[in-house]
Formats: sequence, C-alpha cells, structure tokens
Amino acid sequence: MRAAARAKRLGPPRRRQPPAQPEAESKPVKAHAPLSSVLKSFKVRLAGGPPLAPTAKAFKSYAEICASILRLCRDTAAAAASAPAASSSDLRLALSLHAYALRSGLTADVSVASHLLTVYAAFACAADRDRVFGDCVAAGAASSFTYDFMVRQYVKAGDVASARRLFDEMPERSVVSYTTMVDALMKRGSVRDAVELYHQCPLRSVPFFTAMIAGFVRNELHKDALGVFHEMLSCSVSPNEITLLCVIMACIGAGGFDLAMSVVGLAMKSSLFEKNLGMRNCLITLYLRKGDTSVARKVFDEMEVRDVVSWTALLDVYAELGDLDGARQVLDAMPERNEVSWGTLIARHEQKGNAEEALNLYSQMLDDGCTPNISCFSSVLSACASLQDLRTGTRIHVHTLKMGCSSNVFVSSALIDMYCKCKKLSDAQRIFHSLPQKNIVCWNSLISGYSYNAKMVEADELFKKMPSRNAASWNSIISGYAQNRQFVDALNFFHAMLASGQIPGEITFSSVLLACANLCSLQMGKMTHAKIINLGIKENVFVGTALIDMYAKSGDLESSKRIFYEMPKRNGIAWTAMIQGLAENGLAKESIMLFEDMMAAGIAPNEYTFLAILFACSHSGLLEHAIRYFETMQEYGISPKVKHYTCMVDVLARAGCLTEAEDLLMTIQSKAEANSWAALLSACNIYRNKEIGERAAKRLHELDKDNTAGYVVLSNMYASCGKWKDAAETRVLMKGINLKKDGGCSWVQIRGQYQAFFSWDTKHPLLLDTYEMLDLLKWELTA
DNA sequence: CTAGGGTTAG
Repeated sequence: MRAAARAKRLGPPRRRQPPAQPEAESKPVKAHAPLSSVLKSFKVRLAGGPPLAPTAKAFKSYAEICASILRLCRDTAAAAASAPAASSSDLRLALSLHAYALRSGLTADVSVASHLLTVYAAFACAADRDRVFGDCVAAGAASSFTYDFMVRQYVKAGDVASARRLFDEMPERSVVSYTTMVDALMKRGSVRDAVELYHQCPLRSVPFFTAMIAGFVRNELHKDALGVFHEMLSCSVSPNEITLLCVIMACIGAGGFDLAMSVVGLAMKSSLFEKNLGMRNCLITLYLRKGDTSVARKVFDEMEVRDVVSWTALLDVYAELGDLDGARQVLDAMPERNEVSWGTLIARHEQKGNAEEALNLYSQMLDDGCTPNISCFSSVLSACASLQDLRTGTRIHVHTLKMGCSSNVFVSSALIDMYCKCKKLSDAQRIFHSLPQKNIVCWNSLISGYSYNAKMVEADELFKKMPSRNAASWNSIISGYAQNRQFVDALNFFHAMLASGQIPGEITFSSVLLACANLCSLQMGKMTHAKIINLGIKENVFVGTALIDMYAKSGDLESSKRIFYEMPKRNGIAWTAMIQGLAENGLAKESIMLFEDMMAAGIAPNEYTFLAILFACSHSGLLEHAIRYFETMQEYGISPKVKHYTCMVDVLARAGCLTEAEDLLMTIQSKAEANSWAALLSACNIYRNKEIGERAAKRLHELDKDNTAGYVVLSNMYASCGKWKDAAETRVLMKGINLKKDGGCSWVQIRGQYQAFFSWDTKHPLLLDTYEMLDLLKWELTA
C-alpha cells in the first residue's frame, strides 16, 4: 500500500488515469490497467534523460519507482495465480524492467534487487531468480533479507540441502533464517540438526521458539516441546496465540491435561484465545482427548465462526464416542469438506475394524472431488490389508504412484503390510528394496510380513540387518516366533531384547506369556509375571489376559483366577480367556457358570467365547448345553465357524449320535477341518461303528495325508471290531508312506539361552556332549 | 521495502 502510494506521489502516471476507475484508487496494488501506464511513463522518463549516470537523488527515485512497479508485478502475479494467462503480460513487464535496471545500474540497489527476486519467485522462474541472486551477491547488494528469502525459496521447493548450504554461507544469519531452517529441518525429521541450530541461535524471537515447539510436536517429542516452552518463559519472551496453540498440542501429546488447562487459563487471561479461531479448534481437540466430549461439543456450539477444522474436530468427537453414524451425519452437515474430514472418518472406521465401510467412504470421497493424502492412503491400505483385498490394494497402489507419494515412508509401510497380508511377499520385498530412504517402520512392516507368512528365517535375517531397532521391531520378531509356534526362539529373542536395554511392553508380554504357556514353563511364566509387576503394567487388560491364559495352560488355575478377579477392568477377551482356561482344565461346570455371569454382566460374547464354552461342553459330554449354546450363538448373530462345528461334532459323537454328527459335518458350507473327522473317527472307535468310521477315515485321509493319529485310531477301530486283517493292513499302509509320529521335545535354559531337543533330531550340535554328560551323571548316581 | 511460527486425521 505504502509503496504504491509513493509511486503515485513520485510519478505523474496516476494523474493520467481515467477517473472512471475509482476502485483502482482504493486498491492500487491489485489494479492491472494502471500498471502498464506507470511503466509507460517510466520508460519515457528513462528514454528522455541519461539513465546511466544520474545524480544520487535521481537514482534513488528511479530505484524506488522500479521497485514499486516490480512489487506491483509480483502482487498481480500472486493475485492471478489461478489465471496464468493474465499474469504473462506482467512477467513481460518485469523482464523489460529488469533489462532497464541492468542498463541503468539499478540492480545494485538493495530494494530493486530484492523486488526482482520476489517477482521471479512469484512467477516460478527459478533460473532467473538464481541469476538475480548471484548478481546481487556480486554487486554487494545482498542484504540478510536477500539470503533469508533465498533460503525460504529452497525450503519451499523441498530442497533442504541447498537451503542449508546457503544458510551456512550467509555472512550474517538473522533470526528469521534460523526460524526457517529450524522449521524445515523439523519438518524433515532432522530433529538433531534443528536442536543444534536452536542452541547456536544468538537471538531468539517468538516465532523462533514457536517453530521449535511446533517441530518437536510434529516429531512427537512432546516433552521436549514443553521444555522449550519452559525455556522461552524463563527468557521472558511472551508467547502469542500460535505459541500457546502449539503448547496445548504438546500437552495433549504428553497427556499433561492439567498443564494444558493452565495454558488455556493463561490464554483466556491475555485474551489471546478469543480472537483466534485455530485456538478454539485446538480446544475442541483438547477436551476430546481429555475425555470431556460434552465440553468439546459445547466449545463447538458456542463458536461464532467455524471453519472446516472446527467441523472436522466435531466429527472426531462423535467418532471418539463410538458414534460413527453421528460422525457421518456431521460430515454431511458440514458447509464444506476436505480430504482431512473424509480421512478422519475413514481412519476411524478402519481402526474400529470396519474395513469395508472405510473402502466405501474412500470411493465416496473420490466422488466428492477430494484428493486423498498420505494418511488417507495409509488408512485405506490398512483396510485392504485386513480384508486381504489385493485388487483394491493394487488399485490404490496405482493411485499413490500417480500422486507421487508411493515412496513416502507411511504409504510404503502400509503397502508392504498390504502385500504381505495378501501373501504377495515378492511385491512387498520389491517396494522395500526400492525405497530411497526407509525408516524403522518400513523395516518393521516387512519383518511382521515375513512372520505373518511363516518365513521366520527371512524375518530373522532382516532383523539382524536392521540399522536400529525399537520396541516394535522386537515385538514383531518375538510375536512372529510365538505365532509360528517357535516358542523357544521367542523366549530367546525376549532375553536378547532385555539384554539390549529395550523395555518390553504389553505387546511383548502377550507373546512371551503365550510362549511360556505353550512350553508349560510355569517357572518362566512366574519370572515373566514378576517382570510385569516390576514394570507396573500388571493392571493392563492385555497383559492380564495373557497371564490368565498362561497360568491356566500351565495348570495353575488358582493364580489364573486370582488375576482374573483382581483385574480392575475386564473386557470380553479377559472373560473369554478365563472361561477357556476353566474349560481346558476340565472344569466345565465352573466354565459354564462364569459364562452365565458374563452374560448377566452384559458383556457381549464373541465367536471365541462360544468356542470356549462349546469346548467345555464337548469335553464334559454336556450335549444339551452344547446344543443350547450353539443356538444362542446364532441368536447373537455369530455364524459358526469350522472350529465350532468340530466341537459340536465331537460332543454329538461322544454321546453316540454318530449319524447326527456325520450329517452335521456334511452340511458345513465351508470345508470341514481334519480334526472334525478325527473326532468322529475316534467316537466310531468307541462305539465300534465300522461303517461311519471308514467314511470318516477316508475323509480324514483326503484332508490330511500325514495325519498319524487318524491311522492309529482307524487301526484300533478295526481291532476293536475284531477286523484284525484290516487293522494289520492299516498298520502296513502307515509304514509304507513312512509316517512318523510326532516326536517328543524338551528344553533347558543355559545362561539365559534356551536349548531345545527333539526326539527325531540326530544332528543337534550338543548331542554328543549331552550324552556324555548323561553317562557321567549315571555313573555318579550309581557309583 | 521485503518476513519467519499454527489448528483437524494417521
């Protein structure tokens, strides 16, 4: 405004303006028509006088006029960003002006040079911009602004390396350039470099501190963000509304809600909070995360002005309450939506396990004309992964390629996960290896992917190659071994994790306790329990459930029950674990009683709860109970899975209802598992039903060629029916296909390392030593 | 003259 006014004062062109354009007078910066007339008169002046050797005073006015016109050019360029055709004439003006300035030596003027820079930047002419900057430095016309501006230009273009180089070359670094650099480094995740600059910066302004706080928050280092805030206050620098907004974000991230509330109080007192919309939006999120959803809603209702952010925050309030339909209604009621609004709803559906709806919303979002961003891509890819929907997943992969964000670390880890869940390991590997820079999450994704596909050798190899490991890395390798039933390896990696100084968490313990339970290592389980108590996470519902399971599987039901009843919060999974524990230990009555208690407590049973209760019934021969629960299950809208049928077949067959059991097996839509036929075969043996028994054995053989138990039971059945010839033939058949019985397994712990011994293993490296030691012990005992 | 920091989702 002021520059334009000065241009008007200095030159005659304004007076020549037609009076029919009063709006040009009030908004001179954006006016287009006067610009060419200003230039025309300037050209006339330069042509009229000798421009190369003006007096100092004349030079100054030329420079000012030149700068002002350039400023006008830049502003029109910015205003016409949506209409490039209109701005091309401005670019031509600027170019001719640049030529004049060069001829007249005006480029040595700091103001002219600066304006030339900004003009070329506004027109995205990077080469011209850089040339002007070079000339500027050569002519000694580069001020600290010139450098600041160029540093920002590089940062905007995403070239942080060039920005840093220029920043290091600067003769005098201003606090503005420090702010720009710190912000850029933080956004790139180079926290260490940013902290170094933070300590170097001699003069710290409010935006500088704010950039630092925001940067720490962005990198999820909320405690460090609060530390900077503390330092800022002790330097007597008063925060503004943007600073406080970042500080509240830091408090939310660190879970320091009391501190957040006192910051809100501070903002209220200095009325920083009323004039700022962003601050109120942030407040909605604060109350939401604090758990005060009604207050969050109230803040929204009392707002006089609302924007997309306010509405999106409200949408998330509904999602947090579990009311996804309400969230959808908010989305439909919003005056305007953006990709974040859609992304929020999609992410929430994905998190709640509603993957189909997440994909549905994704296509609706595309129809609404919103462009998905990185977080949206990672949500929908996770949805594809959990649905094992390779087709949609591949289509979204193509979208990310088109958007140029396929190699982003968030997107690529989601892609790796998706391809692994769809059993396309080679695609996952290709993505992983083609990544220009991978973060720890990418490594962890592929390790989990290998574990998921039972490729523990590859998982182990990759784990050893990792440049650094976090808790998630250890968890994925440990749970990988546990899921693939290599429990000894799982425990060994757990000990390695402890040795590395990494602190195990709830996820680690659920795998470790699973391993203890399956190794029936009550001693190891108790030691793990002690660690859990030491770490203060015994109240955690996941850990508690894993402990219930471990003690139950180890046969220590008293401890199992104690943990269950001492749990402060029990969810359906904890109840199920206890019911299952009782059932597995043959306490069917108690198991059923607990199930009834669970129903009375209003906790919804799931398919696993029913599996546990049917298991209890089948092992105690409670046929009527089983039939009733099988029906109840369907009343709950849970369709029986193969395992449920196996329980039912088992209970029917044990009760002698062999025909009913066989009929039930034949009606199963999906393929019955080998165990179902094995259960039927076993009952046929008891009831000496050769006819059904032979059919069951045939089916069992079709489903599982290597099922040893099946042959043994069949041969026993023939024997018990007196069919000695058939019995003998079955035995011969077994030998012919070289079936080996599942062997025994034992293990010892030596210096924290588990050593496993298998009865069929004749190549164990310590086999000879072990036998030698055994002989020695025998000799000691008998001597 | 010219200018730096932010809010919603993951």
